[in-house]
Amino acid sequence: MSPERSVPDKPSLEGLEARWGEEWEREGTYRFDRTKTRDQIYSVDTPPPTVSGSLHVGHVFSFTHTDTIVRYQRMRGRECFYPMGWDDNGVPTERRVENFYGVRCDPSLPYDPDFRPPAEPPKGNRRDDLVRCSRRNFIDLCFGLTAEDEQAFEELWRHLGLSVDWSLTYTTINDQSRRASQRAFLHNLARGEAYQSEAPTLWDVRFEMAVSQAELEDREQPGAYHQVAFGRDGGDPLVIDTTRPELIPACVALVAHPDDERYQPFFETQVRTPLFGVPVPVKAHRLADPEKGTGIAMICTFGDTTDVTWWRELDLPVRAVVGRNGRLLPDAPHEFTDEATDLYESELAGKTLFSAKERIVELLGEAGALRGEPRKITHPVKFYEKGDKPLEIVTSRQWYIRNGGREDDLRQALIARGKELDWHPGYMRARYEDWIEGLNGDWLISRQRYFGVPIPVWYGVGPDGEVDHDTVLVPDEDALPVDPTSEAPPGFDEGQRGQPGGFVGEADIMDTWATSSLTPQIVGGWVDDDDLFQRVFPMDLRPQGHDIIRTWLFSTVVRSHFEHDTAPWRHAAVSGWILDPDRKKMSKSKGNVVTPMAILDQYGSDAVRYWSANGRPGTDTALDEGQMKVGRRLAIKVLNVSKFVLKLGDTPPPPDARITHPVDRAMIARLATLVDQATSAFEGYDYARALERTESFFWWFCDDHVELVKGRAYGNEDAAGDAAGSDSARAALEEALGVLLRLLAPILPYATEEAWSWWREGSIHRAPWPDPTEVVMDAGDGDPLVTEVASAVLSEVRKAKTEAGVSLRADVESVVVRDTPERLAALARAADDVQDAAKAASVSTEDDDTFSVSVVLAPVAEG
RNA sequence: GGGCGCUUAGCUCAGCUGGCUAGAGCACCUCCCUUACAAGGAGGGGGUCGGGGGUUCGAGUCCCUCAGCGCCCACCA
Repeated sequence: MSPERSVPDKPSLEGLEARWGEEWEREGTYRFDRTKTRDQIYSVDTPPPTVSGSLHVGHVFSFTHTDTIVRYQRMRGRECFYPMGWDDNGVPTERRVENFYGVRCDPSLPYDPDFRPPAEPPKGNRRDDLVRCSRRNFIDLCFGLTAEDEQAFEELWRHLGLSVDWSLTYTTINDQSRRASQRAFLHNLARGEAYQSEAPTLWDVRFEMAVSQAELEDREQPGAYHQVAFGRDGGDPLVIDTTRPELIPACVALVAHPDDERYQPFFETQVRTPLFGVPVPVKAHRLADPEKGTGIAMICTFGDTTDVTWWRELDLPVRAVVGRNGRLLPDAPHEFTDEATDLYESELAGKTLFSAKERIVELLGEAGALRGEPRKITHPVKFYEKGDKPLEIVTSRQWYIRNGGREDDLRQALIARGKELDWHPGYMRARYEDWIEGLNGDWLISRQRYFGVPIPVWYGVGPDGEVDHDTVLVPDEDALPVDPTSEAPPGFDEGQRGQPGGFVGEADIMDTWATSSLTPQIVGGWVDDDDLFQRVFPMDLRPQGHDIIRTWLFSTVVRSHFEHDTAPWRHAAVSGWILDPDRKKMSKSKGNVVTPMAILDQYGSDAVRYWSANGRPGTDTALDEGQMKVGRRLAIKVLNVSKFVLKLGDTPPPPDARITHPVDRAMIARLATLVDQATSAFEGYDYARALERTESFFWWFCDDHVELVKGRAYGNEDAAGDAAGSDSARAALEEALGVLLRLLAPILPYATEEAWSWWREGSIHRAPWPDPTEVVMDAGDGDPLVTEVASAVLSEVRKAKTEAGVSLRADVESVVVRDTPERLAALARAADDVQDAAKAASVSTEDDDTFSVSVVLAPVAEG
């Protein structure tokens, strides 16, 4: 303890963020000490926010939760490995660059060292208006823009007071990430966990790329049922119901349920598709629902995932008409007659699916194949979560990583990994298990995009000049990261690219989750710093939102299971969402997004953190500026009560001052209980409960305890204010203040650090967390009943004064307390303090079963 | 259709393993410039703890059931 005290006359929250932010940086308060051993370290697999715009209040909310946990662990003496990452890799960045600069990547263009994006992005959102540039130019723009964004993000996080070690920052596109990502992929490939396959896949026609199951979302879309007749030689037509008449040229069969008596006579007979006259069989399959539409459906290649199942299980041919750009293919399927081909190519080829549908409905009408009017409906349609056009299904060669979607053994093993984690809150594990149970395929990781980690393989080119995808060429691990589109594989040179007997590079990049599923490895030094990796992995904590359990959390477990045969962390803390005050999910399109810097400036970081920490783990929470006001009031109170306690008397209480007075000892006993509760709450990752307990004690401490002992602490003559009584009061106040500041430090890092700095050496954030046994040793045998009854009496006196409309300072002639003998005995031990705090001339007691207090105010002196 | 969560004061929410007249903050009303704090402080009104049933000496708290809300997943001809 420093004898020097500098307590300001008028404490203020203004400017604390800037001042302490600089001080913490200068002192390296949050710098990770890598000489510590694994058991001394607490490591965090921080979620890297997507750098494609701005952080929102939801980020502030959840990152604050993690920060409170980390700060607690640090005060418990753990060395915290708390890095920050930026997820700049992937589609969101590409789309932001396209919009920001008005450019798009055209991989066929050569690199132009003098390329400049247009001064003004083109108006509107037509992709054809975007200026085309080479892949390398495009990637340069991605790097440039993300670097700017990342700087702004860091400023916000520093202002919020995240206790991150900023020297540990990574990005998901940097060399370290690309090396880790490619290395892990190569290991997966070598062990047979990664494989390529040519198959129908979900396809986004806007981005022209494949997407995985984890990236899907349903959106309600308008549509219409059309009843369409399929002609039958020598009989009545069969009528199907479809929402996608534009796929009739892709029809390969009709299907009904095997038990459906209406259609049983037609199974394995042929019908003809309307307009095109292609003969297709009628099939039976259990997935056909007799209740839907007319009970018989057309199977197209491919309208939806059920089509894919039918196509596979019924062994049907492919008759594709949808191109990768979302337009109908220029050429009609081979099986079409000349007449059908003419019709297709003159009326439909090249049309978007939307206009093809309009035209084909007209044609069906003219041909008399349409029964009745289309019936409008709205129905859920699958979208890529970041896309704006419905997904189509096209056949393509893609890379996959096994994830249990096809193998029960692996599925069970991954569920078991989930059970190794402590989930906060516990019920979040169900979402993880549900997701795994519902997987219907392996993880599709290849993306036909540019700004991401390349899939690090090449393929051999045969003597005939044909690419042989079965001949997979891989790089040496120490050559990573590689770009197969600009570097040659081992044993080849660039001149052999695309040549017979040479090679071609894989042009696809990996799904962004294929890289971010390796964040523990990336930041932990897996590729080039094994010493660090051994100290931090498996990590202690993965904090994240519940919306990405199926993506980020799950994929990280998959990679760690394969690579390290372990769960990647011990704890998973799952945060809720921020809702706007109407309890709608916040979103930019609704215009209800509040910018974080504005509220941090308005209320102060501690206040916003207070609001965040009030959100229970995993619970969706409404944005509530009222709570920020409360937080601000709490932070100001922390400063004021600290000032009061530290400025009592001209000199600090003597170091050997004993806490002797029953009121002080009672307070300390309650404090010990509080420390116990706050500690076990934090141990259970329940920062909100820790805060609630501490806050509640804190206000009682300020409102009741301080008022009770104030007179004695001042050394007032009429308050039995001998030196020992005063020393006891002041020593207890200082002890409690020191404990309370530390209990609040994880939530309110600025106000507590400020107050701590007035009388203590070093940062509060490196000070030891209060130890309940230590507090008990000081005065833990105090009787809480003493202060409980005293508080109750004081409260009654205040009530009497308030109701009489007089000042709380007003003199009281007499106070009569009626209560049980036990409670009156406790009160007697606090009599001097109660009398002084009440400004009462006398306090007397009477035995009674129920507690009551009579207050007689002194006559008000005139003047 | 399956899973999970929620339903406590006008609003936002605490009430952990069942235990004294159900709490906090905001909002509302009243009073008080008191030497820590007026961008304060002290008090007050306001709740059949979603409905019903059960276990128990005792249920907001445990069990069953119904209803509503939300999220996740499946289906989506």
